[in-house]
Amino acid sequence: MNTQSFSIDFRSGIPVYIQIVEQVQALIARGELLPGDQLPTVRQLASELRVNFNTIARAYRMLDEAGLISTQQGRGTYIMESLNGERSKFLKTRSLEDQIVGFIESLRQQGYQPDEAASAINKVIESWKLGQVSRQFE
Amino acid sequence: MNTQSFSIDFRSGIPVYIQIVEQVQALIARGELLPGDQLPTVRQLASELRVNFNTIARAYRMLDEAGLISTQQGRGTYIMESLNGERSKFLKTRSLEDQIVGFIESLRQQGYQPDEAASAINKVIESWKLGQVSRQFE
Amino acid sequence: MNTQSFSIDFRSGIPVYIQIVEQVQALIARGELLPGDQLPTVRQLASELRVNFNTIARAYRMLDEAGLISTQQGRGTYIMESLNGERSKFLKTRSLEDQIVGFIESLRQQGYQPDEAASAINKVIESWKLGQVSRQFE
Amino acid sequence: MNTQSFSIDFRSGIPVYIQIVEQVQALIARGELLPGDQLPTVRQLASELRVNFNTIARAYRMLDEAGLISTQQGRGTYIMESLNGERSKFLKTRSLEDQIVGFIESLRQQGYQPDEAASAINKVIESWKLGQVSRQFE
DNA sequence: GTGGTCTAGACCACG
DNA sequence: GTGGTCTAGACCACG
Repeated sequence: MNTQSFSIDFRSGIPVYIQIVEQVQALIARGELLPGDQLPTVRQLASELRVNFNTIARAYRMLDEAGLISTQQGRGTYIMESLNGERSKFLKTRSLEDQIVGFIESLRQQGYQPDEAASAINKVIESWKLGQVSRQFE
Repeated sequence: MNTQSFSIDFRSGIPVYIQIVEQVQALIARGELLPGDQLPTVRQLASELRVNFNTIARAYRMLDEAGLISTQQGRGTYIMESLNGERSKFLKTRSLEDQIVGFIESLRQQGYQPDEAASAINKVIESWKLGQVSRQFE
Repeated sequence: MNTQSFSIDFRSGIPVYIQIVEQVQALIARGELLPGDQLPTVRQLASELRVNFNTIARAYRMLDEAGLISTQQGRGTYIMESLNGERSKFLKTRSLEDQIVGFIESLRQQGYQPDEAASAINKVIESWKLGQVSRQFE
Repeated sequence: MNTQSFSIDFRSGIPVYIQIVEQVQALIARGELLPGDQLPTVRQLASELRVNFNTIARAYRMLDEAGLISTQQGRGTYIMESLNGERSKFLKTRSLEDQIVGFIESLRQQGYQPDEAASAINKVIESWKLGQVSRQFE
């Protein structure tokens, strides 16, 4: 994998470790990181991004806890082998549900009503199916 | 206006002042706060919500800077009389649709498929209609 | 809560942050920490235990992610209010299942057979029901 | 002995050398390795398991120090002829029962109830019998 | 006042 | 060589 795939925006206000987590997720989602691939070592990526190694370690730990990568003390860090397997399906579904509950809860908090939310969400998902959500961002 | 219209979730991770800003926006958007209506005073709302005085002050300052409310030294705080053009643009910036597009985009980025997302979201919205999303958190 | 409730064994080889996580869990399980109770602040506990504040922060973050405590930026850290509610039941069940899958997997790894494991486990659970597991440790 | 008797889980978080020590112990305990049997050489096992040479050497050293195996310079490594008294005590130290008592105690400490634990454990053991625990991880 | 992020660097465990 | 833990301390966000 090309280390150039990572880029940190130090002015964004988004914590560096979150930016790294999200970029690894995106690389996996887009198939640029495949099961079994080794990630750059904590210290190597830290030095390339001009960031402290603890910051990278924290990002890798989060990805490990999320079941996306496998950290092997003394050997390195690898993309999970079985990202198609039962277990990873389970983890992905769990994570999806957690995110949705959090998001819906925040809409409820802001005073939106279930029906207006539902219809707005369905519209956006329709665009997604047609490939139009991504277009805005790529 | 009824102070009961506000509810703070201290566990959500969303800063309290942001929650207040968003709720005022939502109340205005839904016509529950009308131009000329007076908001509760900073101290009154702080004590009702059991929140630090500075937190409410910060929320009101943001709403004032955004032109949604008008703070009149010694008289109180009122919803702006003219909520067209500029202001409504701002209101829409943090609108329901924007939040949904951002959320869906992040699901897409993580590699979820429209159909699994849609069905999981619909399940959560069903619970919401039945009053169960909130129950989990209260 | 009494800060004396915590004690760290620096020679045990068990990471300090894990020791703290486990002690908070135990205090909650034994009812010495009740929903709504405030934990000592990160810096306060750090200075009492002669430990770096980052170490405490890491322990608290883990407890927060596990849904046992609620960290409120700028306000402090509290035992979750609704440790009887739906959500916490859900979290506890999830955590139980995760721990069991991990433990059973390790038995399988070591070459034990399902039946010998099952019968040995059932024996220990019987003692537990009779209050005898705890006796060894208290 | 068949080298296939060993299987390493690099994702388990359990150090590889501990996994090997435990598997040799289990094989002896179950009579699949008998006194006098020769173990694979360090280099042979290392290459089969795709593990660092030093890792196997460390595991064998621990087993040797525990008196379970006998390393004979230039001749190979053999299961100890006399596995009574002292040695079997060691074997039992990390025995099935000990691990189970430790695990159940930790569940009790966390406040789980015997019945919920028992039923969750039985579910997982059922999957194990059907070969599904392992599947999730392979 | 309280928690969060990040750094620079020491020392350790595992391979 | 590779990751983990911990420290001491700077600076920031929120209340």
